[in-house]
Amino acid sequence: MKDDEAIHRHRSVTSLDVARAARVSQATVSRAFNSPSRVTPDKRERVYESASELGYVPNAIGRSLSLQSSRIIAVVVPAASEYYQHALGALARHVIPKDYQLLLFESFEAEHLEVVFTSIPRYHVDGVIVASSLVPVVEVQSLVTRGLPVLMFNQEVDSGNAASVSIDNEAGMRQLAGHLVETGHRSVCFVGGMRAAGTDRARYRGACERLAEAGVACRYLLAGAYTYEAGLAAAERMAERGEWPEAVMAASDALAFGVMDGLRERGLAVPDDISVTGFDGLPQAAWNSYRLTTIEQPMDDLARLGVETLVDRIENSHSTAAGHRRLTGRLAMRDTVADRR
Amino acid sequence: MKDDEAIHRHRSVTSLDVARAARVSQATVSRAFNSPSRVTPDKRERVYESASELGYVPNAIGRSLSLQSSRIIAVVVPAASEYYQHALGALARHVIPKDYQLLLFESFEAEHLEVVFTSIPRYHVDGVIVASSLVPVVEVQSLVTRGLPVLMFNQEVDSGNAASVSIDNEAGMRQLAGHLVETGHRSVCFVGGMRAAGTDRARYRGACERLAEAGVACRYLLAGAYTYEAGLAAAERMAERGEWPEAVMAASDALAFGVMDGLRERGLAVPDDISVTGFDGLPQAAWNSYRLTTIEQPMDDLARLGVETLVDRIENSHSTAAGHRRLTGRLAMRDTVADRR
DNA sequence: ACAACGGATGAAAGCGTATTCATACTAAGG
DNA sequence: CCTTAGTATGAATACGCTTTCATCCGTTGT
Repeated sequence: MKDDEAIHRHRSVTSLDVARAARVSQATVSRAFNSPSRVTPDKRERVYESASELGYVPNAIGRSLSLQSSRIIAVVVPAASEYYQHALGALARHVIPKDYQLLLFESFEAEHLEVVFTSIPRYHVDGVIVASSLVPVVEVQSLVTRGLPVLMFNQEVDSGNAASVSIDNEAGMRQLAGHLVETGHRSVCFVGGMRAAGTDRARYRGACERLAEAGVACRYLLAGAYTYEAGLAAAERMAERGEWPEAVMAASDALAFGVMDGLRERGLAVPDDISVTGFDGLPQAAWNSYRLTTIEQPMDDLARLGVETLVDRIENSHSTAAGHRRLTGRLAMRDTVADRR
Repeated sequence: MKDDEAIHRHRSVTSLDVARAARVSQATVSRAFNSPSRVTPDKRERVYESASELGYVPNAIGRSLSLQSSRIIAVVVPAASEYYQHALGALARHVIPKDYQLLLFESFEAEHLEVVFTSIPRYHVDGVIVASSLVPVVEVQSLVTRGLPVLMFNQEVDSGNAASVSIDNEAGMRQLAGHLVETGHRSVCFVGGMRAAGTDRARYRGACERLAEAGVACRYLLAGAYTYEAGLAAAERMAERGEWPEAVMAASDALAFGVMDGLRERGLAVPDDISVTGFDGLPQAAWNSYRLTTIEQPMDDLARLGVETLVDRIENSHSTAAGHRRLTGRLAMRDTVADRR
């Protein structure tokens, strides 16, 4: 029992305490902080002084209840995915200047998803960012009908009223395929992650179309996940089959790393024996051990645009603007595609 | 204007609406959800029915205000760091069964940190997890004196009243150093990330001590960050100097990857010419291109223990239990240390 | 000099929930 | 049959904040 500065879990300092200390009304304290111009300088000063003496910080919960808005955005993300971890980081940074906070919802286990989506509305968040490729549209729809602004990150589905932001997956893959065609590749194996993912389909389509234009064969090999291990397994599957394509187009960088290492493990050289391409532009793609030719997602721009779009929807509720915004990825030509002409 | 199911931003369904529909009082609705046994079955049923008809979900904000507790935990994390991204994912998973949510606070820019720490108390979170190596103790202290349960993740500082969870960094490095000694290495270069980080010092100390015991020289090279690029640069610095140690001990896996690639870039073979060790056990350490010998952090156990400790502090406010909890890392011997005997 | 106006301020209402308190009622015990 | 204990319930209150409303000033314009 030393002094009053001791730990005091309950009963924190409220605006009323400040009001009493500054000999003004509680309303004035509120005004002093939210619209200082509406309070005479002397009282304002008194309020600030008392506030800092007492260590007052406005209670966001009370504020939210009163304002009917929490300045919190829920973000649904599979925390185990490399790509989405980067996305989350970028979103977190871009949300700061807009003065929102992110409330995290892990989305890895599919059967847990329903719980997640029913608990989001509880928090009366101002908006929701769904950054996850395996979220069923119907769940999202339930939020939209509740009147919640929703942003789909990295998904092209233009389900009902949700805004969405992604790069043009089809065009990206097309570009990559074009590069392969131009460098003289005559057979390609596309390694997909999950058939259900919208991005997977779009990317495969892009590859197929461009390849078909050039009369190049393209078969689809399902890896089952967007992971290094799945890529490794895919390479193994190709080995079992015994016939190697001239190029492997992986649906994501993570897969591509696995494929590359699987190939090398079997004595195949990349790109001399087999070319490999990725998709996403993870930091590791630039590492010396891979130097992966891939499509780089402009993560920062994507996050900025996403946050802007969502915040716009939140703050101007009539703004139906811009259902789907699409950025274009950048073809990063590195060292995993050989010139076979 | 189709029907009433249209989007209705404001004025969501409240317990009072349910009460009216079920012809009971608001108090009864609250009781029906929070202590069902205190409500007769027939009314309870009526309440549930009306609730699901109206699509009622309890408002967590109102609840928090009333309960003086939000079931939200703030987590301060540098979203750009690979290691902390994994930590975040693990924490997110372990917080679910305890029925808490994570409110994210990005901590990358140092001068932004003060804003972060003053805004945390606003949200009246029930606890705070600081997962970041460069957070000044004084900031944390301000939370602790406010009576907020704080958990330091991956930091050994036992500042005042904050609980903390980490692996035994010193012992880990010691083990790694021992392995190097046993395999006959006679000179070592320790590549550190940031001098200010507590983990850096502990790891360096562990290496030094064990190496000194065996009479092996150990010099410290500062990379400046815990990143691949910094590791690459460190290798460059070693090249400029022109004399190569028999082994490089990097303070983190990320650094080690950079060092390895930097070495290879210069025609040096790992481990034949130079051995390399890491620390943390990132997924990439197991990738074929690196197969890095490192200390694996039991991330899952760490997160579980951390969450348990914090939740215990939250729910039994008297529980002064367990200032600092330490787990031991596992030495993962892979292929980056040669036997030089 | 007086009406009209505008700015500063306090009182009070409301946001959605949990909970205390008082009340009506049921069941049990004598 | 009356008392007592116990239970189900509604009314009312508190949580901390913002904002409207009403009041009281001092100013300006005529």
